[in-house]
Amino acid sequence: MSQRAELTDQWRSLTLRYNEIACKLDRELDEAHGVSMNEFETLDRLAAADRESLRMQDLAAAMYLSQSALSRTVARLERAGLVERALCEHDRRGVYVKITAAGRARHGEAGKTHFAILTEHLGADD
Amino acid sequence: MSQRAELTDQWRSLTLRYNEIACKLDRELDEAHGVSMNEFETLDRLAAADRESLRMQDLAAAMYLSQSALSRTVARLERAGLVERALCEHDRRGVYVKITAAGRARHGEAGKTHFAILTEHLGADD
DNA sequence: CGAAGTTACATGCGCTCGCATCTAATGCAC
DNA sequence: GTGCATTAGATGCGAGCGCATGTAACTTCG
Repeated sequence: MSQRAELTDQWRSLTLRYNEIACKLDRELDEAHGVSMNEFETLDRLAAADRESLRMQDLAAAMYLSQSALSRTVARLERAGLVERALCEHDRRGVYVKITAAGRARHGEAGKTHFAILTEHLGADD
Repeated sequence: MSQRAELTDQWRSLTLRYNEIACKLDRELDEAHGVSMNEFETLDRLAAADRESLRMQDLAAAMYLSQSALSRTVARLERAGLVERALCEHDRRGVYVKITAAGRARHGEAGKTHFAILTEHLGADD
């Protein structure tokens, strides 16, 4: 098989693999817990950071999400009462994002679904 | 490391990897050749199938793209003169999609960019 | 044949995304 | 201090996506 056909196969395989998992995560997290995949990922990072209250930009950089998309994701989470924004004292342009009790609870529940899907799809191979 | 943290790492790594390549493909294919990643992928499959003229549904199934998204992708390609739709004789609900000469030319050019990006990102590892 | 169900594709709708831009706060030069 | 460049985040905009639905062509069953 040519070098080129091999690369194309590799890429299509990666695409299929990613999309299958991402699509399932997005659908099931939303159906069962009312959060999108990106929203869950945001909660997940906030829950892990806990008291080190993250800045918007730290979240965006870690998540391969554009700054504007993250801004809106946080806005949705805030509207749902799952996170809070707080002004940064030192630099009043900055915004700290903090997970709420409700957010932690939701994250805990959704985390089970998340883990189950990853186990199912990443367990055997790779 | 816990089973769970390991899976999460694996998933984030897969996500990052996919997004980096997909984003670069999308951007560079558009900038240099005026086609999106999905449009190129469609052309690529049509060019390979050549005279076996594919049905919409065959394309959609192979590409992990919803039926509606594919319908619009083909519509854009048709508007750009890169593919043609033809009614299927046996089943007049069906639509055959065929690449045009212009489409083949565009595919050839864009294919170089595509191959270069895949080589760069999938060459060493994996 | 004719009505009801199914299938293939198109399309209205609402959503999220990235890009470009806006606003406000900060930093830096002089 | 005053002015200009930079930075953090919000937001208007246009684009593509998936879901639900619409339309037209088949199919099945009486």
